[in-house]
Amino acid sequence: MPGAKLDEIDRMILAELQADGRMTNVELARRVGISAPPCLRRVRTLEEQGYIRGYHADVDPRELGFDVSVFVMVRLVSQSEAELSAFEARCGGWPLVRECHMLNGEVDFILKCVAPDLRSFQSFLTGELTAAPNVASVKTSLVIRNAKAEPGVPFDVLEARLARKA
Amino acid sequence: MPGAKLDEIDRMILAELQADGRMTNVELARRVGISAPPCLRRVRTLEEQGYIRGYHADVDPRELGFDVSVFVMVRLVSQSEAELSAFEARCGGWPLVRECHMLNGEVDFILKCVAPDLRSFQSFLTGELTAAPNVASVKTSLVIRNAKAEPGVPFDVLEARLARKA
DNA sequence: GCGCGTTCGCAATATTCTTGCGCTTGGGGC
DNA sequence: GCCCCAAGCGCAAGAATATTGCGAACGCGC
Repeated sequence: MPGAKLDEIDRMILAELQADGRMTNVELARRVGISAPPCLRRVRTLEEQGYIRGYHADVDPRELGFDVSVFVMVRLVSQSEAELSAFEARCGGWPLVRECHMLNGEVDFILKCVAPDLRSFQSFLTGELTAAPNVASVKTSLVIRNAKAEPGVPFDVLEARLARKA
Repeated sequence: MPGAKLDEIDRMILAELQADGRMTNVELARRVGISAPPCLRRVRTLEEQGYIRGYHADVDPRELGFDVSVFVMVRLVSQSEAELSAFEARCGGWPLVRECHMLNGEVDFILKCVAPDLRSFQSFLTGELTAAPNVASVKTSLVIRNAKAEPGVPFDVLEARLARKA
């Protein structure tokens, strides 16, 4: 199913909606060079086929008082599937954990966390994360600044043709 | 300016728009319990004041043929501001690099990358990244799977009151 | 050469967005 | 305690947008 067939217009639509997810359909149609109705139909199709997973407002964590971002490298004691899932589930319940990726190599998980300040992060760290069962070791790195953030710099859909599909 | 005053309704708006950025204003107003016009005015204010940085379609990289995600830890030779900026600028020019965060500690940068397959990632790695000036060492970790992704699991705006502001 | 399916654009209707306006509510100052 | 002011709400109307149905053009295979 994935990577069926996207023409140039579909790719432009994805790029535009990635840059501005609230763009009006009329404006979108104008930019990709077709009229509104077929444009809307294409968008619906892209949504149904899973190319577009959803739309989200990009809320600034700092404005809400989340001033620190931290990457956390976690090693577990056991890497059995049950334990891996258990850890993921635990992450799902921690509001400070915004992303949770399972990795290969020596580190089992990398987490991206946010917190109002260092103190509350450290309290989370010692009170929750390192205290959780099966956690062997934890290494943290404060984010000083970020040059490229996810939503602001959408990955280049127009280059996606380079990614050949079966 | 940050963290001025958000009431309960503002927080609900942020939470709803984070979950579904294309929600109609009428629907949004219904959910937060006010009528459409004041709801739209609140949204506009939140945008102007920077609480909402933008809206973005969440495009599935896999559907587009980007099957591998990789975290890359980068150390530089020199950490002078000029060199740091130069590296950030270089990252900005690499389409495979979707995020670039400067860290404290031994590692200078962590990058989140996507690629169509391992081969093209490794070609990027050896041909571009490690070949770039001032790059001392590079360590990569493949993402096996992710339990919590950024847009799917918005951080909990309703808990944001815990983040006290000046 | 001729259907056949796909996708387009046009037109019409339904829904939403957007602005102006009057009203209620809550909080000082006197 | 009373008045006044500011902030925020809802209502209503006009403008813009979304959405559906339909006929026409294009490309493809037979």
